Amino acid sequence: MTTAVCARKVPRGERRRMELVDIAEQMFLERGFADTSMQMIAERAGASKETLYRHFSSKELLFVEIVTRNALLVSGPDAAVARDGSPESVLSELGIGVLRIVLAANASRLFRTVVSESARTPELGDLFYQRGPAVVAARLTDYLARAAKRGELRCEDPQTAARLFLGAVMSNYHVRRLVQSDWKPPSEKEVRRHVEAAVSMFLAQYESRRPAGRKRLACRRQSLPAW
Amino acid sequence: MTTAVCARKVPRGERRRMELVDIAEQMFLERGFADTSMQMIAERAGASKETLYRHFSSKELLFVEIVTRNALLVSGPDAAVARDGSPESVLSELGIGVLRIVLAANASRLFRTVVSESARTPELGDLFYQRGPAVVAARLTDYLARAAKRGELRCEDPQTAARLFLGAVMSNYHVRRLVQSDWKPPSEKEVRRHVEAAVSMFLAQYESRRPAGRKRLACRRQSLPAW
DNA sequence: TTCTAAGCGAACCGATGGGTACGGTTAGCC
DNA sequence: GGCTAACCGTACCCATCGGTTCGCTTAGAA
Repeated sequence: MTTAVCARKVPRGERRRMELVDIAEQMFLERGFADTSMQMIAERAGASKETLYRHFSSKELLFVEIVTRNALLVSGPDAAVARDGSPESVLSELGIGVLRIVLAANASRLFRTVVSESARTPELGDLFYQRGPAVVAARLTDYLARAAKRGELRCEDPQTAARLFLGAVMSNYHVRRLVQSDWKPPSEKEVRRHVEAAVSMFLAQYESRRPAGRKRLACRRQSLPAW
Repeated sequence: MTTAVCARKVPRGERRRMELVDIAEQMFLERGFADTSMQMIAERAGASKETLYRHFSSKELLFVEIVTRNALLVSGPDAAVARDGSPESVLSELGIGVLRIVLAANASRLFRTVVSESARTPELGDLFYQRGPAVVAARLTDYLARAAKRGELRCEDPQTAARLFLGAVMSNYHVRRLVQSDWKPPSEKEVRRHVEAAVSMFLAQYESRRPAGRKRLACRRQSLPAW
């Protein structure tokens, strides 16, 4: 079976460690940090607490490892930015990607748990922010600066612009997801509609209409029949 | 002393109860819910746990009372909206007010604590959202609708518009405050500058240029001379 | 002054959970 | 086959905490 194949390369200890961290991640995301005991993790993994403690010196360290591993998830949808396409396409693609993640059950659970624990463990919150949201903001800022240099946008302060856009995209969805655990997140359709509105507002301010006046028109026109 | 004066009207039990809830609030905001034990609250109040439990049937109920009392704080800065001034003045006043609260130490601590506990007590998060953020959003939505009716703004979907604006105003400040406990919040100057940028972006999209002006075109035109 | 509700302190209960210790068991390498 | 390190199960230690009980004291109204 696969175990045999894996065993070829990965030593026993390493393998067990990975299994454990997987199980722990699953449970932390499911039930939060405080409500998941080491005993429960060990049980579900078919392990003993001692094994758990041999691999992770404390519950906190275990959680830190999981956060580190997952924070990047938030910075996932940056393919659009990397491609350096037109502002409209880049922004809507990025916006939809970000919003999707913010609304995803797992991500919001992780975020909630990080918030809970960052009071007790400040480095944790910092780590999360630096590896997650900050990365997205930085990449968007870079893109906006490049687009401005190319003359596609007119913005003197790309950092502020990026913050405005990301804020508008997340709007109160983020908060609701965080606080109202039984809130029914918007449909994919609504998400697209919201992001479109955000993009439209952003471009109304920052797009340089120089290159060709019709660009806007096209964009507008296109959104019209859609809804 | 004041005690004598107070005693005149407020019966002993009621007085003690208020003292207790004040102390508890202070401690919950300082150290969070989980890290504050009933014993500690009683001690700092110079009370016994029994007295505490005579007034509040459980720790959770005590916290709920405190959240209820504080959530309205978030909806405080709506005087601007009530006055029905020009969009620009209303938006910037509201924006600054909201952002100030979001950045305030106490409010962000409360929010963090609510997030932590809302996993265990869903009604709590709901309560907070309904009495806090939702109120602000609703009031702004109403204002935008009125302004649109007056012809000052052109927006067909005031709810989305309100969300976009509030999101842009809070941007990532909210999240950072929540997660990076040692983050140094921006200066008053930066706050004003950010809100100004948000207002400008919002108006670029939603301000009605001229009565005759057709939708998008007019709006685009307007942003040109601005920068 | 007297009577009662409110309050105090301290001990107590039951449960939970992080972390450790130990004796027996398995996997994997030589 | 034999050796070692990782592993399992269980029991255990210790601390905390929510919540209760009880005997005694105090405040304040009649």
